[in-house]
Parts: sequence; C-alpha cells; structure tokens
Amino acid sequence: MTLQRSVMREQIKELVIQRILEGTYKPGDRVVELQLVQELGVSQAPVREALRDLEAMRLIETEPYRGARVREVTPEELTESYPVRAALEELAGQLASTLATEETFTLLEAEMQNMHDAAEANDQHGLLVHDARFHEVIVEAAGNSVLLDSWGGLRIEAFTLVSVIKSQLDLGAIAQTHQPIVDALRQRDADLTGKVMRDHIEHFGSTLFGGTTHV
Amino acid sequence: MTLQRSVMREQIKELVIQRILEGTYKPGDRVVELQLVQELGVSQAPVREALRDLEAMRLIETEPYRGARVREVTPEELTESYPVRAALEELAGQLASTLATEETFTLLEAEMQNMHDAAEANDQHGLLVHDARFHEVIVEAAGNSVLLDSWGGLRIEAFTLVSVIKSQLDLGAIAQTHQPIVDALRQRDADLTGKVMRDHIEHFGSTLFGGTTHV
DNA sequence: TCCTAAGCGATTATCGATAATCTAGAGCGA
DNA sequence: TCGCTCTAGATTATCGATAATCGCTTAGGA
Repeated sequence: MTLQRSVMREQIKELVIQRILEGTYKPGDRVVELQLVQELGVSQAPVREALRDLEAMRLIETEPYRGARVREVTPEELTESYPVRAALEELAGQLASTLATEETFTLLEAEMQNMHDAAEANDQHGLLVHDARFHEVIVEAAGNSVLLDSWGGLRIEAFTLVSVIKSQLDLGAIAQTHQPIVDALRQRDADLTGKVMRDHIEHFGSTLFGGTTHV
Repeated sequence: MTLQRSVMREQIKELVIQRILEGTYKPGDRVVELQLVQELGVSQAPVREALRDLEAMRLIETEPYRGARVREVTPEELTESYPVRAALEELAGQLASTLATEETFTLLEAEMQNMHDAAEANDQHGLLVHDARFHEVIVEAAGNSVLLDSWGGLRIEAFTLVSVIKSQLDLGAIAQTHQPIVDALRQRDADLTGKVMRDHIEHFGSTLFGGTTHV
C-alpha cells in the first residue's frame, strides 16, 4: 500500500471500496474514522472526505455524530434493481446495436472467454466481475454518458458480489447466456438487441432469486 | 442565514444548491472554498465536505488543486438524458399503474393545478418545478427505491431549469399534456401508462430542442 | 426494585494553521 | 520581440487539536 498516484482522499476511497468488495468490511460493519486515521497514518480530513464520496456512491451510510457503516444490501433492494437494470440495458442494447464497432465485439468476446474460463475454474467471483464488465462494455458502446452514469449508479458489481457470493449457480450456463446478446448486436437490430438484453437481465434476476429463495 | 437545524455541512450544501438553481452561481463559475469560509464564518472542513457531496450530485466538478466550478450542462448531455428518462419513467408508469393510491391521484391533480396556475401567471420556473414534482410523485408511487434513486440521479429539476430558462415554451400546452398520464393511471393499464409516460417524455424532449435549436 | 439523570468513554464535527500545488506575470537572455 | 525560468499570490489539501454529541453505565432517590 505504498502507491500515491493521486490525492490522499482518492487512495483512501479506493482502499475502503476494495475492502468492502473483498468482504473485509461486511455489510453492517462500522467504519470508524479514527481507526483508519491511525492505520493509514493520515489526518481525519481526507478520511472524512473519502467517506462522503462513498456515501454518495451508496456503499456506506452515515448519520450525524453516529458514524458510517457499510450499507446493507437488502434482498428487496436487489430485487428492485433488476427491473431498473432491465430498462436501462434494454436502452443500451438498442443504442449499441447501431454504434458497436469491431473493437466493441473484440472486448465482448474477450469477456465471454474470461467468463468461460472462470466457470471452468469454478471461480464465481471472477465470473461475476467479467459478467459486469461485459455489460459495461455494451453500456459504454451505447454512446450515452448519462445512461452510463445511471447504470454505473446501480453498482452492479458491488451488489451482485455482496449478495450472490453464497449461492450456488451454474456458472457455465451463465457464461453461455451472453452469446445471444452478441449475436443480436452483430445483426444491428435495435429492437431485437434491446429485447434480448432485457430478457437476459430478467432471466438472471429470477435465476438469482430461484437460487437464493430464502432471505 | 441563521438556520442551524442540522450539521453545518448540510446547510452549506443547501445554500450552494440554491444558488446554483437560482442562477447566482452560473455554469462555469468557480466556487472558491475560502470565499464561502469567509462569507459564512465557518471553517474550511465543512465547506470541503459539502463540495464533495455536490460533486457526487454532479452539480459541480472539481480537479485536484484546481478547485470546483459549477458544472456546465451541455446540450449533448441534456439530449442524452431524455432517452434515459423515458426508459425509467416508462417503467415507473408501468409499476405505478397498479400501485397508485387515491393519495397519489390527489397529489398528481394538485400538481396539475399548480402547473396550470403557473402557466396562467407565465411563471416558467414555477411550471418546471411542479412538472418535476408531478413526475416525481409517479416515480415514488412505483414503489421501487432503486428506481427512485436512479431517476433522482438525473437531477431533472436542475438540468431542466438551468437549460430551459431562456427558451420560449407554451406553458399552458405543457401543463395540458399531463392529463393523459393521469387518465392512463386511473385505468390501471400498465402497458398503456408506460407508453404514455414514454411518449410524454420524448415529446417534451423534442419540444425543448425544437424551441432551443441553437446552442 | 425501578426510574431518572449525571458522568464517562468513544466518536464525529469543526476549527485554525501549515504544506503542497497551481497560475499568472515579472525578469532575463538570445 | 520572443521564449523561458522563476517567483509571488491565490487556492486547495492535509494536519493536529478542540468542541459537540452519542450511547452506556452507574449512583442516588422513592
């Protein structure tokens, strides 16, 4: 942890994000300012500013004079996020179908390969990371920065990782379901691509909850 | 400025937001920390934290050691936001059509009245505020907090206010176009409501750019 | 015993000062 | 004159310390 490319606040932010995603900080855990201050040997100011950022990113919650804690991602919230994802990614698919370049397809196929590799190795974490990246590539290809921000605001990786990490999924099957998306994109058919994206998300959403019925 | 209901940071944030929306701080203007410090008689820390929040809200942009300035809302960005709004509000309409209560309708009709009043008084600012609130009521009625957050993240009021303030619109006509939405909701027809919402947004978007063709 | 309230330890919020960095402009050499 | 370096002023980033607040404990009284 000797990097110092940017301002301290950014480094602290990255560190805490990493710990949340890795599970070092678990949902509900408190994030105490002075603890980080001591551990990192910095002052309180940059820590506080980093926490403000993380609050805006919805990774933590804070209450005045009561501190910050890692946000609980409730099953309700995860459930609710899928219709929103579906709506946004349907739009992304429509837009991307006319804007996708060869580079887009190269990226998508690379991520598909990565997903298959991860499935092979039974690496759930890796699969989900590459899955998220696959979708991100499409949203980027849609060429709409507002859409990209909105989608990014859903924190797909974080939510999915945190919540699914325990369930048993058929990783190979998940990797496989991305092929139709690429096919539709290649056909340059906006409506079809949109529909395929929507179905894909909704299917993944229900699979997820099929696999983790309990709370 | 003697209020002090909550923590200072929140008050400072509110103040700056108000100034941006009012136009006291115009897009591109610098927001200097020490200036606010002097003016408000507070220390730099809460000002900086407020600015971090505003940055996350995308009302300002900051660069390390170069300070904050009010974000330019480019015409491109406004253009891009409409498809996203349309997608989100289509979903909101679908969900709200089954969940809307009598209270929802009461609120919607009140806002419609407010819009008509504002149109009568040729009060563009007022019309847009109530327009935004009308849509917000529907998104709230959809009962999906993730959707509500995503929609809120678009900062409809801010963007619209900042950008449209100069153009000449037929206020009465705008107020009028909200009736079909309420009608569709009352019919409890999800697909219809979704479609009406989408058309409404897309129509408003193109009207806007019809009226403000120039940059 | 039960209730109340004052006190204490822990933590956050704010302060005032210092260090780091940027920007514009003066001075200087070619 | 032009271009470059360097310095001064302005501004942001960070620091170390203090004030405010919270939750819990516990002493005291009925």
